[in-house]
Amino acid sequence: MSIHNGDIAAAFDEIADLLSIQGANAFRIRAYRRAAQNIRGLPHEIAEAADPASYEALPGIGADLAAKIAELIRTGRLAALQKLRRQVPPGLRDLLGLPGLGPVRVRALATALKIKNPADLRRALAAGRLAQVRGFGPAVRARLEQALERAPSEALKRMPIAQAAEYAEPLRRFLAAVPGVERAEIVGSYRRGRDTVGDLDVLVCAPPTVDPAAALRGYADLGALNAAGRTKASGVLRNGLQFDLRVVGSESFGAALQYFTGSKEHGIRLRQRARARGMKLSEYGLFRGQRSLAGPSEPDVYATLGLEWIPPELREDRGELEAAERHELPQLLERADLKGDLHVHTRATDGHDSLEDMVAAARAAGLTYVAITDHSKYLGIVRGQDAGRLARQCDAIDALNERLRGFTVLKGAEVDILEDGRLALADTALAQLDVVVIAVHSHFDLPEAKQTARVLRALERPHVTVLAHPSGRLLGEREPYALDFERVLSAAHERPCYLEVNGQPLRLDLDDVHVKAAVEHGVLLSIASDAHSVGQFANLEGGVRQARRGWARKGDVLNTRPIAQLRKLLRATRR
DNA sequence: GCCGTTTTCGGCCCGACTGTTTTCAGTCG
Repeated sequence: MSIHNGDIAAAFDEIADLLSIQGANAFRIRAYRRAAQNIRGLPHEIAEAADPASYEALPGIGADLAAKIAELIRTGRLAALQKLRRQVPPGLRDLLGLPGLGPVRVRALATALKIKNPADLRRALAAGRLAQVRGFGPAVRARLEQALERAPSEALKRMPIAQAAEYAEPLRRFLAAVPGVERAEIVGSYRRGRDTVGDLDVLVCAPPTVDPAAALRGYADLGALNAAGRTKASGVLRNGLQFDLRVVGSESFGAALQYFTGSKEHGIRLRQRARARGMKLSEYGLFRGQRSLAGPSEPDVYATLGLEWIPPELREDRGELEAAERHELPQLLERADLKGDLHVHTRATDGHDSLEDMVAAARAAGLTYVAITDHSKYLGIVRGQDAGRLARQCDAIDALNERLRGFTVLKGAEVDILEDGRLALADTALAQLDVVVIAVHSHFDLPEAKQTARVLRALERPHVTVLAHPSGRLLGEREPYALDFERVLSAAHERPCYLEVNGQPLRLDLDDVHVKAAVEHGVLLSIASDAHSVGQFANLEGGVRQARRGWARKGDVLNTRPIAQLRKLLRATRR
């Protein structure tokens, strides 16, 4: 079994949790957490590095953690972690996630009442035994009772960003329209363009005479307003989405925008930087002593710290501060850069709209070409096309192209990768196409070696141009299948072929980390809507956001090329 | 446990709120 970055990060996170329950030095714990976070964001697999000595060059990894990484990769286990697991009952870690329970209170429960897991806690609460423990007043007990009643999965569930947007934008508009409010922005992971959001962070700019939180009571979609001061409130929308509201004056708006956009790690790095320069950064501004150096404008906050303004999508502490310091931030891809879309369905298979309507919608979306990629015939795919129907669709496309001016329809298919790595359509059928998108739609649970061999074998086929939704994940529904992405990336680079960033709200696949890996390997990306109806070209925006989070520039993306250049790049994949 | 525009030792981000307290620890974002 090979060790992935996620495994290493998970091990370090677990060590951090267990150490915190033991009451270890807080900075030591933080070192483990930072290391885990950094490792998760790496665009390459640590285990693939030739030389274990290189681990120490990674940010936040010193001699000790480098040795632990080496041990984990070599043996698949970590003695230090196993020792901790023997010392700390496993259920205690589950308690850490409950509201109001940090390491100190968890430790108090374990020592005072011998509580070892959530079930113990539930019994102790019911028996009224918690009241005798210091730090567990009536309010804390009530919150715990509530939390234990709720299904834990529900409380932790994150919402896909496209879905969150349907609630975020009306909320933002409502607040922006409150008399006296100067600006309202959705910040947090939403502004950073993460694939999912846990809650909405809303920042409002208003003078002290205005009380936006009070105005929120009149918001139709409000479920409940909890803590509601003038400058800080939190609540929940009717659909269950949590939100936090902060209100600041215009003198602080830029600093607050920075602060509440996060990420946490990015913010910490920024405040460290301020401190090292004798300044102090908070949501109220950047100060030297009492003197304010920056505050109203977010770019000024960065500039005063010697940094270029960093686009929110990059603010994950994955090297953006260093790049900003050297003026080497990438010029990120923008939606307007996209000239076409290479993954689109019609009602010939599982789409809702006709070829003509999809083409018209693509034009309306500002594109100049589109590839029609209906499904190949295969088990489980409704009305998939065989070679005969595909040939007739190609004729229809030829005829349509005759009538079109300034727009090109490319002939394509989304072809299933069978369990053994063969494709669901014969090479002869694929030879007539401009774009061959291949994808896994079945047998998601193969072991990693088999799944990887399957995809690699499919990539060997002569007419393949794009590997679609390479991880197969569906947010909140299906985990990525086990795949050695590093090897797929190398194969794609060598072949060459292109990797898709699927913009469907539940896919967003590749994810940000894999996009960055592809960019660094020089593998071009295809930002695709995977539209199944005329409205779904809007998915392209999600794909662009995801690609930006992976540091993609215009030049890193296949479908920013004008049609003539695109055709050249497509031909380069043929064998 | 990491790391150096103050440092190879001694620091390590910031502020608010909550609840439980008699002045603040713990949690949260």
